[in-house]
Amino acid sequence: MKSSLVWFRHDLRLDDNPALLAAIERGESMVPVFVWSPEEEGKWPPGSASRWWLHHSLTSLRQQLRSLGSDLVIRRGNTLAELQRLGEECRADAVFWNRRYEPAIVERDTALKSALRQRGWTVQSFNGQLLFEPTQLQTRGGQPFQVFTPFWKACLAHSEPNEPEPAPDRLPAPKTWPQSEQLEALRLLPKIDWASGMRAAWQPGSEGAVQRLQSFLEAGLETYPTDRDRPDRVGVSSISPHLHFGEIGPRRVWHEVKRLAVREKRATLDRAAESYLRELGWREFGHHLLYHFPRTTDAPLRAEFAAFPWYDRPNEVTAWQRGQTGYPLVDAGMRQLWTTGWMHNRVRMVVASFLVKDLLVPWQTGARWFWDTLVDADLANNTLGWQWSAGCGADSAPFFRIFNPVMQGERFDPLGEYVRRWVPELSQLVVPWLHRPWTASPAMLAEAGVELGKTYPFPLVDHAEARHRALTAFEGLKRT
DNA sequence: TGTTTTTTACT
DNA sequence: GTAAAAAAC
Repeated sequence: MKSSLVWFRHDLRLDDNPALLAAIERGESMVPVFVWSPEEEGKWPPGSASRWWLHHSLTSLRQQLRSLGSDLVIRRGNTLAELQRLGEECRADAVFWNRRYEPAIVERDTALKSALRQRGWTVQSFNGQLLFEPTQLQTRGGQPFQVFTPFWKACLAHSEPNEPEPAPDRLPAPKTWPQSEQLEALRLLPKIDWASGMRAAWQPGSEGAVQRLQSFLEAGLETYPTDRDRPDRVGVSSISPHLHFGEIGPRRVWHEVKRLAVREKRATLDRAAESYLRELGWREFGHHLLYHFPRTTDAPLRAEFAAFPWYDRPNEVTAWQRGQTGYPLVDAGMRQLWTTGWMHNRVRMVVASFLVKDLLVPWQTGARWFWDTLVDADLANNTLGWQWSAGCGADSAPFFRIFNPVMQGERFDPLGEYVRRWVPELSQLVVPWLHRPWTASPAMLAEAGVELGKTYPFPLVDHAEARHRALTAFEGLKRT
């Protein structure tokens, strides 16, 4: 009896999984496999936080497969070689997978597909990660969209993505299982245990994903349009890492949100659903852009920015990474990132603006740090976000749009609860001085136990001066 | 999903 | 003199 392989990648779930269903429908035994091959991911192999997540997500997937009478075979090394070897070992001549859209992965998968087909394999890939394929949507001129609003209108005008298929209730296992690596042998977990904050914050795996979405739909969706900007509240769904690893698919999110809105028939909920799905649209936009403009992971989409006078400022970058810039909201965000592997999106925009515009550090430096530290590090979203912040990407914030970290703190963390949580050395200060401690009187600082330059740094730069410096640099770019 | 400065409207 | 709106960056 011939067997089929299901090659799991960024689709670590059993529901809404077209590759898995295709393998089952082939009517023969099926072998689920995961291949650890970071060297095939070009300049962007998974970072430290992603590896931590992946370890636990694979544990969860393996457990779910076992509960349905199957298992997960883990291999490492060259993917083509491993799949072929596995094919010989379990007499498989077919492999199914769900597509990824990162440049190095597309290139690898394309080569792999033709190599296996040449050897007589049945090879088929599916869309499990997006609402629409990047080739499905284009402007009237036949070009990829580069502006979000018309892109999203085109998505909404398109026929809806299919309802997701439920997970199968049993999986046809092979008579004998091929050899598998121990998950521990992949060494995805950190050598020194820095992950306690992550364990406390997350439950990797599709069960955690579904729980997060359910509790958001029950308790958070209605207030999403305003609370999504409040890092001091639980105003967002926090499903980004689950979406990245495909523990839940965007089609399921889309349909569950719509179903709830239709069932409840309330205008506020309709608006909230629209607002939330729009963010799913940004994720979609990022993936489509990366597919069409693969070099943007490292180079600005707008070519004139190649001449921008960035500076590498190692000491200032280190201060930024450690949450020691002297701007409380920036530092709170960077410490939340370091501790939990995640940062609220409003704060991501603020810290990115600070690095790129106040410090004039190249956006790629920030993108690298996020790549290593975020549990939701996603090449498409990370690239879009950093190019947006730097003003050099598609539909970007204009370069002169510079966030004022104090004002952002006062507006979006009005009571200072977010800053107090992540920058405890300032916790005795009251707003508005909490957001700008250098303007507090010596008596007030002493009262709060704050000694600037000792217990908390002076501002790394003066924001007003830094803003002018950035605008001047941008003027120079416009003239050339 | 920006901030700052200038202009305008109104008291 | 103040605040809202508009313009500029």
